[in-house]
Amino acid sequence: MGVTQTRRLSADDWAQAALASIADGGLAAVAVEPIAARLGATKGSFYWHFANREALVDAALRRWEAASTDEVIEAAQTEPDPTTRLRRLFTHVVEAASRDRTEVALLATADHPQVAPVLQRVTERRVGYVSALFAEIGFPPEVARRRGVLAFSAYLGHIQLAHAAPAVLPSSAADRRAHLDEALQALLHGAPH
Amino acid sequence: MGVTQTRRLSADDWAQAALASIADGGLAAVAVEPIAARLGATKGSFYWHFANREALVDAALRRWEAASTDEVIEAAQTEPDPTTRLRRLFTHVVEAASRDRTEVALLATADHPQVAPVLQRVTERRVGYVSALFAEIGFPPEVARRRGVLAFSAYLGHIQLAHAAPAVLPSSAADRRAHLDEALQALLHGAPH
DNA sequence: GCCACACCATACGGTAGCGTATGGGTGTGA
DNA sequence: TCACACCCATACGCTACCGTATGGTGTGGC
Repeated sequence: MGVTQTRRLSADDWAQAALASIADGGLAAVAVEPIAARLGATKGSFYWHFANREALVDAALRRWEAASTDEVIEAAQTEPDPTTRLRRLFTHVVEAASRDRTEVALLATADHPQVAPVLQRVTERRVGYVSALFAEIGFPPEVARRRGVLAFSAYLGHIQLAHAAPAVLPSSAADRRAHLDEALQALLHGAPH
Repeated sequence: MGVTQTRRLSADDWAQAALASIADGGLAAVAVEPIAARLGATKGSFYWHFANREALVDAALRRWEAASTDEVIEAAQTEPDPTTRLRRLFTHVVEAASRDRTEVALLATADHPQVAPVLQRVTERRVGYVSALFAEIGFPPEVARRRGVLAFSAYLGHIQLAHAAPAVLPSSAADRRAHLDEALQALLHGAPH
Protein backbone atom coordinates (compact mmCIF):
# COMPACT_ATOMS: atom_id res chain seq x y z
CA MET A 1 0.00 0.00 0.00
CA GLY A 2 0.97 3.65 -0.02
CA VAL A 3 1.85 5.88 -2.90
CA THR A 4 5.58 5.30 -2.88
CA GLN A 5 6.53 2.60 -5.30
CA THR A 6 9.58 0.56 -4.62
CA ARG A 7 9.80 -0.38 -8.30
CA ARG A 8 13.12 0.27 -9.98
CA LEU A 9 13.30 2.74 -12.79
CA SER A 10 14.38 2.18 -16.37
CA ALA A 11 16.11 4.62 -18.67
CA ASP A 12 12.85 4.87 -20.55
CA ASP A 13 11.05 5.98 -17.42
CA TRP A 14 13.49 8.84 -17.15
CA ALA A 15 13.15 9.76 -20.81
CA GLN A 16 9.39 9.79 -20.51
CA ALA A 17 9.50 11.98 -17.43
CA ALA A 18 11.92 14.31 -19.18
CA LEU A 19 9.59 14.66 -22.14
CA ALA A 20 6.73 15.42 -19.78
CA SER A 21 8.88 18.09 -18.17
CA ILE A 22 9.56 19.62 -21.57
CA ALA A 23 5.85 19.70 -22.27
CA ASP A 24 5.00 21.76 -19.26
CA GLY A 25 8.15 23.68 -18.51
CA GLY A 26 10.25 23.70 -21.64
CA LEU A 27 13.72 22.35 -22.10
CA ALA A 28 14.97 24.19 -19.05
CA ALA A 29 12.64 22.10 -16.92
CA VAL A 30 14.65 19.03 -17.78
CA ALA A 31 16.66 19.13 -14.58
CA VAL A 32 17.93 15.98 -13.02
CA GLU A 33 17.10 16.65 -9.41
CA PRO A 34 13.54 17.91 -9.89
CA ILE A 35 12.71 15.00 -12.18
CA ALA A 36 14.26 12.61 -9.70
CA ALA A 37 12.01 14.04 -7.00
CA ARG A 38 9.03 13.71 -9.32
CA LEU A 39 9.89 10.07 -9.87
CA GLY A 40 10.44 9.49 -6.19
CA ALA A 41 14.11 8.77 -6.74
CA THR A 42 17.43 10.55 -6.49
CA LYS A 43 20.28 11.50 -8.77
CA GLY A 44 21.98 8.26 -7.86
CA SER A 45 19.45 6.43 -9.98
CA PHE A 46 19.70 8.86 -12.86
CA TYR A 47 23.44 8.77 -13.25
CA TRP A 48 23.34 5.05 -13.38
CA HIS A 49 21.07 5.08 -16.44
CA PHE A 50 22.51 8.15 -18.18
CA ALA A 51 25.92 9.68 -18.57
CA ASN A 52 24.64 13.21 -18.04
CA ARG A 53 21.78 15.61 -18.63
CA GLU A 54 22.57 15.90 -22.32
CA ALA A 55 21.95 12.19 -22.78
CA LEU A 56 18.60 12.51 -21.07
CA VAL A 57 17.56 15.38 -23.31
CA ASP A 58 18.64 13.33 -26.28
CA ALA A 59 16.54 10.37 -25.22
CA ALA A 60 13.51 12.59 -24.66
CA LEU A 61 13.90 14.22 -28.08
CA ARG A 62 14.31 10.84 -29.74
CA ARG A 63 11.08 9.77 -28.12
CA TRP A 64 9.28 12.89 -29.34
CA GLU A 65 10.56 12.60 -32.88
CA ALA A 66 9.37 9.03 -33.14
CA ALA A 67 5.98 9.81 -31.67
CA SER A 68 5.46 12.89 -33.82
CA THR A 69 6.11 11.03 -37.03
CA ASP A 70 3.78 8.16 -36.19
CA GLU A 71 1.11 10.65 -35.28
CA VAL A 72 0.83 12.31 -38.68
CA ILE A 73 0.35 9.01 -40.41
CA GLU A 74 -2.32 7.84 -38.03
CA ALA A 75 -4.30 11.05 -38.25
CA ALA A 76 -6.35 10.93 -41.41
CA GLN A 77 -5.15 8.03 -43.45
CA THR A 78 -8.58 6.44 -43.72
CA GLU A 79 -10.16 9.38 -45.53
CA PRO A 80 -10.01 8.92 -49.31
CA ASP A 81 -10.76 12.48 -50.41
CA PRO A 82 -7.60 14.59 -50.01
CA THR A 83 -9.52 17.81 -49.41
CA THR A 84 -11.45 16.46 -46.45
CA ARG A 85 -8.24 14.78 -45.34
CA LEU A 86 -6.63 18.19 -45.22
CA ARG A 87 -9.51 19.51 -43.15
CA ARG A 88 -9.35 16.61 -40.73
CA LEU A 89 -5.61 16.94 -40.45
CA PHE A 90 -5.96 20.59 -39.57
CA THR A 91 -8.56 20.11 -36.88
CA HIS A 92 -6.79 17.11 -35.43
CA VAL A 93 -3.38 18.70 -35.29
CA VAL A 94 -4.58 21.99 -33.85
CA GLU A 95 -6.50 20.23 -31.15
CA ALA A 96 -3.58 17.94 -30.43
CA ALA A 97 -1.27 20.91 -30.00
CA SER A 98 -3.56 22.51 -27.46
CA ARG A 99 -3.57 19.32 -25.42
CA ASP A 100 0.11 18.52 -25.72
CA ARG A 101 2.33 21.55 -25.50
CA THR A 102 5.54 19.75 -26.36
CA GLU A 103 5.79 21.19 -29.84
CA VAL A 104 5.37 24.77 -28.70
CA ALA A 105 7.84 24.16 -25.91
CA LEU A 106 10.44 22.77 -28.31
CA LEU A 107 9.85 25.60 -30.75
CA ALA A 108 10.75 27.90 -27.88
CA THR A 109 14.24 26.42 -27.82
CA ALA A 110 14.74 25.92 -31.53
CA ASP A 111 18.20 27.43 -31.12
CA HIS A 112 19.40 24.69 -28.84
CA PRO A 113 22.00 22.45 -30.52
CA GLN A 114 20.22 19.26 -29.55
CA VAL A 115 16.74 20.49 -30.41
CA ALA A 116 17.52 22.19 -33.73
CA PRO A 117 18.18 19.11 -35.89
CA VAL A 118 15.19 17.22 -34.49
CA LEU A 119 12.90 20.16 -35.12
CA GLN A 120 14.21 20.56 -38.63
CA ARG A 121 13.64 16.94 -39.51
CA VAL A 122 10.13 16.88 -38.08
CA THR A 123 9.23 20.17 -39.73
CA GLU A 124 10.49 19.10 -43.12
CA ARG A 125 8.56 15.85 -42.90
CA ARG A 126 5.37 17.66 -41.98
CA VAL A 127 5.68 20.34 -44.62
CA GLY A 128 6.42 17.60 -47.12
CA TYR A 129 3.31 15.73 -46.10
CA VAL A 130 1.03 18.73 -46.40
CA SER A 131 2.57 19.73 -49.71
CA ALA A 132 1.96 16.23 -51.02
CA LEU A 133 -1.63 16.62 -49.98
CA PHE A 134 -2.00 19.78 -52.03
CA ALA A 135 -0.39 18.01 -54.94
CA GLU A 136 -2.84 15.17 -54.58
CA ILE A 137 -5.66 17.67 -54.61
CA GLY A 138 -4.44 18.69 -58.01
CA PHE A 139 -2.14 21.68 -57.69
CA PRO A 140 1.03 21.65 -59.77
CA PRO A 141 4.14 20.80 -57.73
CA GLU A 142 5.52 24.30 -57.19
CA VAL A 143 2.13 25.68 -56.23
CA ALA A 144 1.47 22.69 -53.98
CA ARG A 145 4.75 23.30 -52.23
CA ARG A 146 3.96 26.96 -51.65
CA ARG A 147 0.49 26.14 -50.39
CA GLY A 148 1.95 23.51 -48.14
CA VAL A 149 4.46 25.88 -46.61
CA LEU A 150 1.75 28.49 -46.22
CA ALA A 151 -0.61 26.01 -44.58
CA PHE A 152 2.07 24.87 -42.19
CA SER A 153 2.98 28.46 -41.38
CA ALA A 154 -0.65 29.17 -40.59
CA TYR A 155 -0.73 26.10 -38.36
CA LEU A 156 2.43 27.06 -36.52
CA GLY A 157 1.26 30.62 -36.07
CA HIS A 158 -2.10 29.41 -34.90
CA ILE A 159 -0.81 27.19 -32.12
CA GLN A 160 1.56 29.96 -31.15
CA LEU A 161 -1.36 32.36 -30.94
CA ALA A 162 -3.38 29.88 -28.95
CA HIS A 163 -0.51 29.82 -26.51
CA ALA A 164 0.47 33.47 -26.35
CA ALA A 165 -2.71 35.41 -27.06
CA PRO A 166 -5.74 33.12 -27.10
CA ALA A 167 -8.01 36.14 -26.83
CA VAL A 168 -7.53 36.99 -30.51
CA LEU A 169 -8.71 33.56 -31.60
CA PRO A 170 -12.39 32.71 -32.01
CA SER A 171 -13.84 31.43 -28.77
CA SER A 172 -17.13 29.85 -29.74
CA ALA A 173 -17.28 26.55 -31.60
CA ALA A 174 -19.21 28.17 -34.43
CA ASP A 175 -16.64 30.91 -34.85
CA ARG A 176 -13.84 28.40 -34.79
CA ARG A 177 -15.56 26.48 -37.54
CA ALA A 178 -16.05 29.63 -39.59
CA HIS A 179 -12.41 30.46 -39.09
CA LEU A 180 -11.33 27.03 -40.26
CA ASP A 181 -13.61 27.30 -43.30
CA GLU A 182 -12.17 30.65 -44.15
CA ALA A 183 -8.62 29.37 -43.84
CA LEU A 184 -9.26 26.28 -45.96
CA GLN A 185 -11.09 28.33 -48.55
CA ALA A 186 -8.12 30.66 -48.80
CA LEU A 187 -5.58 27.86 -48.94
CA LEU A 188 -7.57 25.94 -51.53
CA HIS A 189 -8.68 28.79 -53.75
CA GLY A 190 -8.35 27.97 -57.41
CA ALA A 191 -8.18 24.25 -56.74
CA PRO A 192 -8.91 21.99 -59.67
CA HIS A 193 -11.89 19.78 -58.95
CA MET B 1 41.27 56.77 -25.88
CA GLY B 2 40.77 53.08 -25.29
CA VAL B 3 37.61 51.07 -25.40
CA THR B 4 36.73 51.31 -21.75
CA GLN B 5 34.38 54.17 -21.16
CA THR B 6 34.38 55.85 -17.81
CA ARG B 7 30.89 57.22 -18.49
CA ARG B 8 28.29 56.47 -15.87
CA LEU B 9 25.35 54.33 -16.79
CA SER B 10 21.68 55.23 -16.71
CA ALA B 11 18.76 52.91 -16.01
CA ASP B 12 17.93 53.19 -19.69
CA ASP B 13 21.34 51.88 -20.66
CA TRP B 14 20.63 48.80 -18.59
CA ALA B 15 17.16 48.37 -20.07
CA GLN B 16 18.56 48.63 -23.57
CA ALA B 17 21.28 46.09 -22.85
CA ALA B 18 18.69 43.78 -21.32
CA LEU B 19 16.54 44.01 -24.44
CA ALA B 20 19.57 43.23 -26.55
CA SER B 21 20.21 40.20 -24.38
CA ILE B 22 16.64 39.04 -24.90
CA ALA B 23 17.10 39.40 -28.64
CA ASP B 24 20.02 37.06 -28.82
CA GLY B 25 19.60 34.79 -25.85
CA GLY B 26 15.99 34.96 -24.78
CA LEU B 27 14.64 36.04 -21.44
CA ALA B 28 17.01 33.71 -19.60
CA ALA B 29 19.91 35.74 -20.95
CA VAL B 30 18.77 38.70 -18.91
CA ALA B 31 21.21 38.03 -16.10
CA VAL B 32 22.61 40.86 -14.06
CA GLU B 33 26.22 39.84 -13.91
CA PRO B 34 26.70 38.98 -17.58
CA ILE B 35 25.02 42.20 -18.67
CA ALA B 36 27.13 44.12 -16.22
CA ALA B 37 30.25 42.59 -17.75
CA ARG B 38 28.95 43.45 -21.20
CA LEU B 39 28.49 47.05 -20.11
CA GLY B 40 31.88 47.12 -18.47
CA ALA B 41 30.34 47.57 -15.05
CA THR B 42 29.44 45.47 -12.03
CA LYS B 43 26.34 44.56 -10.10
CA GLY B 44 27.00 47.49 -7.82
CA SER B 45 25.88 49.79 -10.60
CA PHE B 46 22.86 47.72 -11.47
CA TYR B 47 21.41 47.51 -8.00
CA TRP B 48 21.65 51.23 -7.68
CA HIS B 49 19.39 51.75 -10.72
CA PHE B 50 17.04 48.81 -10.22
CA ALA B 51 15.50 47.02 -7.28
CA ASN B 52 16.07 43.59 -8.78
CA ARG B 53 16.16 41.54 -11.96
CA GLU B 54 12.39 41.64 -12.28
CA ALA B 55 12.46 45.42 -12.56
CA LEU B 56 15.05 45.18 -15.30
CA VAL B 57 12.98 42.71 -17.28
CA ASP B 58 10.03 45.01 -16.85
CA ALA B 59 11.93 47.99 -18.18
CA ALA B 60 13.16 46.02 -21.17
CA LEU B 61 9.66 44.80 -21.98
CA ARG B 62 8.28 48.30 -21.65
CA ARG B 63 10.87 49.45 -24.13
CA TRP B 64 9.98 46.69 -26.57
CA GLU B 65 6.26 47.30 -26.35
CA ALA B 66 6.71 50.97 -27.10
CA ALA B 67 9.06 50.33 -29.99
CA SER B 68 6.91 47.60 -31.50
CA THR B 69 3.83 49.79 -31.58
CA ASP B 70 5.60 52.72 -33.16
CA GLU B 71 7.05 50.42 -35.74
CA VAL B 72 3.76 49.24 -37.20
CA ILE B 73 2.58 52.77 -37.72
CA GLU B 74 5.75 53.86 -39.41
CA ALA B 75 5.86 50.93 -41.77
CA ALA B 76 3.52 51.63 -44.64
CA GLN B 77 1.49 54.65 -43.72
CA THR B 78 2.41 56.58 -46.84
CA GLU B 79 0.94 54.05 -49.25
CA PRO B 80 -2.65 54.99 -50.15
CA ASP B 81 -3.79 51.68 -51.63
CA PRO B 82 -4.58 49.25 -48.81
CA THR B 83 -3.72 46.17 -50.86
CA THR B 84 -0.21 47.30 -51.65
CA ARG B 85 0.01 48.52 -48.07
CA LEU B 86 -0.67 44.99 -46.94
CA ARG B 87 2.03 43.68 -49.23
CA ARG B 88 4.55 46.22 -48.01
CA LEU B 89 3.64 45.52 -44.42
CA PHE B 90 4.25 41.82 -44.97
CA THR B 91 7.63 42.20 -46.59
CA HIS B 92 8.74 44.81 -44.09
CA VAL B 93 7.69 42.90 -41.03
CA VAL B 94 9.12 39.56 -42.17
CA GLU B 95 12.43 41.14 -42.99
CA ALA B 96 12.43 43.04 -39.70
CA ALA B 97 11.86 39.84 -37.78
CA SER B 98 14.81 38.15 -39.42
CA ARG B 99 17.04 41.04 -38.43
CA ASP B 100 15.71 41.53 -34.93
CA ARG B 101 14.95 38.28 -33.16
CA THR B 102 13.34 39.88 -30.13
CA GLU B 103 9.81 38.88 -31.07
CA VAL B 104 10.70 35.24 -31.59
CA ALA B 105 12.65 35.26 -28.37
CA LEU B 106 9.71 36.69 -26.42
CA LEU B 107 7.33 34.27 -28.04
CA ALA B 108 9.55 31.55 -26.65
CA THR B 109 8.70 32.69 -23.13
CA ALA B 110 5.07 33.60 -23.66
CA ASP B 111 4.28 31.73 -20.44
CA HIS B 112 6.32 34.05 -18.30
CA PRO B 113 4.15 36.23 -16.04
CA GLN B 114 5.91 39.42 -17.05
CA VAL B 115 6.02 38.62 -20.75
CA ALA B 116 2.48 37.30 -21.20
CA PRO B 117 0.52 40.55 -20.82
CA VAL B 118 2.92 42.50 -23.00
CA LEU B 119 2.76 39.90 -25.73
CA GLN B 120 -1.02 39.83 -25.56
CA ARG B 121 -1.34 43.58 -25.92
CA VAL B 122 1.09 43.77 -28.81
CA THR B 123 -0.50 40.81 -30.56
CA GLU B 124 -3.99 42.19 -30.22
CA ARG B 125 -2.90 45.54 -31.57
CA ARG B 126 -1.22 43.96 -34.56
CA VAL B 127 -4.07 41.62 -35.38
CA GLY B 128 -6.41 44.58 -35.05
CA TYR B 129 -4.33 46.58 -37.47
CA VAL B 130 -4.19 43.87 -40.10
CA SER B 131 -7.89 43.16 -39.73
CA ALA B 132 -8.60 46.84 -40.25
CA LEU B 133 -6.56 46.67 -43.40
CA PHE B 134 -8.69 43.84 -44.75
CA ALA B 135 -11.78 45.80 -43.85
CA GLU B 136 -10.42 48.80 -45.69
CA ILE B 137 -9.80 46.60 -48.70
CA GLY B 138 -13.50 45.92 -48.67
CA PHE B 139 -14.17 42.71 -46.78
CA PRO B 140 -17.12 42.70 -44.40
CA PRO B 141 -16.05 42.99 -40.72
CA GLU B 142 -16.27 39.33 -39.72
CA VAL B 143 -14.46 38.17 -42.82
CA ALA B 144 -11.85 40.89 -42.41
CA ARG B 145 -11.24 39.76 -38.86
CA ARG B 146 -10.82 36.15 -39.92
CA ARG B 147 -8.49 37.12 -42.73
CA GLY B 148 -6.55 39.31 -40.33
CA VAL B 149 -6.08 36.52 -37.82
CA LEU B 150 -5.14 34.14 -40.61
CA ALA B 151 -2.64 36.60 -42.05
CA PHE B 152 -1.08 37.17 -38.66
CA SER B 153 -0.93 33.44 -38.03
CA ALA B 154 0.86 32.98 -41.32
CA TYR B 155 3.27 35.73 -40.36
CA LEU B 156 3.98 34.25 -36.94
CA GLY B 157 4.44 30.79 -38.38
CA HIS B 158 6.68 32.14 -41.07
CA ILE B 159 9.12 33.87 -38.75
CA GLN B 160 9.05 30.78 -36.58
CA LEU B 161 9.93 28.66 -39.59
CA ALA B 162 12.66 31.05 -40.60
CA HIS B 163 14.10 30.53 -37.17
CA ALA B 164 13.60 26.82 -36.65
CA ALA B 165 13.72 25.29 -40.12
CA PRO B 166 14.83 27.83 -42.72
CA ALA B 167 15.50 25.03 -45.19
CA VAL B 168 11.78 24.61 -45.89
CA LEU B 169 11.43 28.24 -46.90
CA PRO B 170 12.24 29.48 -50.40
CA SER B 171 15.87 30.48 -50.66
CA SER B 172 16.11 32.47 -53.88
CA ALA B 173 14.71 35.97 -54.14
CA ALA B 174 12.47 34.93 -57.00
CA ASP B 175 11.02 32.03 -55.04
CA ARG B 176 10.45 34.23 -52.04
CA ARG B 177 8.55 36.65 -54.22
CA ALA B 178 6.47 33.85 -55.70
CA HIS B 179 5.74 32.63 -52.21
CA LEU B 180 4.62 36.05 -51.09
CA ASP B 181 2.44 36.41 -54.16
CA GLU B 182 0.86 33.05 -53.48
CA ALA B 183 0.19 33.96 -49.85
CA LEU B 184 -1.33 37.33 -50.68
CA GLN B 185 -3.42 35.82 -53.44
CA ALA B 186 -4.78 33.26 -51.00
CA LEU B 187 -5.43 35.81 -48.28
CA LEU B 188 -7.09 38.23 -50.67
CA HIS B 189 -9.12 35.79 -52.75
CA GLY B 190 -12.61 37.07 -53.40
CA ALA B 191 -11.65 40.61 -52.56
CA PRO B 192 -13.99 43.31 -53.84
CA HIS B 193 -12.13 45.63 -56.18
C1' DG C 1 38.31 74.36 -2.29
C1' DC C 2 35.26 71.45 0.04
C1' DC C 3 31.11 68.93 1.08
C1' DA C 4 27.37 66.01 -0.05
C1' DC C 5 25.34 62.94 -2.83
C1' DA C 6 24.90 60.30 -6.83
C1' DC C 7 27.12 56.44 -8.66
C1' DC C 8 29.81 52.37 -8.49
C1' DA C 9 33.26 48.33 -7.06
C1' DT C 10 34.27 44.66 -3.99
C1' DA C 11 33.21 41.17 -0.99
C1' DC C 12 30.01 38.24 1.00
C1' DG C 13 26.16 34.83 1.80
C1' DG C 14 22.49 32.12 -0.28
C1' DT C 15 20.24 28.91 -3.79
C1' DA C 16 19.70 25.63 -7.64
C1' DG C 17 21.51 22.78 -10.41
C1' DC C 18 25.44 19.47 -12.51
C1' DG C 19 28.40 15.80 -11.90
C1' DT C 20 31.36 12.42 -8.83
C1' DA C 21 32.50 9.31 -5.10
C1' DT C 22 31.26 5.86 -2.29
C1' DG C 23 28.82 2.56 0.00
C1' DG C 24 24.59 -0.10 0.66
C1' DG C 25 20.88 -3.09 -0.67
C1' DT C 26 18.68 -6.78 -3.74
C1' DG C 27 17.97 -10.39 -6.77
C1' DT C 28 19.77 -14.33 -9.36
C1' DG C 29 22.62 -17.93 -11.13
C1' DA C 30 26.18 -21.14 -9.78
C1' DT D 1 24.16 -19.72 0.25
C1' DC D 2 27.41 -17.00 -1.73
C1' DA D 3 29.12 -13.95 -5.10
C1' DC D 4 28.43 -10.55 -8.24
C1' DA D 5 26.12 -7.62 -11.22
C1' DC D 6 22.64 -4.38 -10.99
C1' DC D 7 20.35 -0.46 -9.02
C1' DC D 8 20.11 3.27 -5.96
C1' DA D 9 20.86 6.84 -1.81
C1' DT D 10 23.79 10.07 0.46
C1' DA D 11 27.24 13.27 0.68
C1' DC D 12 30.35 16.24 -1.46
C1' DG D 13 32.56 19.87 -4.54
C1' DC D 14 31.78 23.07 -8.32
C1' DT D 15 29.57 26.85 -11.06
C1' DA D 16 26.40 30.57 -12.15
C1' DC D 17 23.50 33.43 -10.67
C1' DC D 18 20.64 36.63 -7.18
C1' DG D 19 20.67 39.96 -3.77
C1' DT D 20 23.00 42.70 0.31
C1' DA D 21 26.48 45.24 2.82
C1' DT D 22 29.84 48.43 2.84
C1' DG D 23 33.10 51.43 1.50
C1' DG D 24 35.12 54.31 -2.19
C1' DT D 25 35.15 57.95 -5.98
C1' DG D 26 33.94 61.72 -8.94
C1' DT D 27 31.34 66.01 -9.53
C1' DG D 28 28.14 69.90 -8.99
C1' DG D 29 26.72 73.48 -5.73
C1' DC D 30 28.22 76.71 -2.59
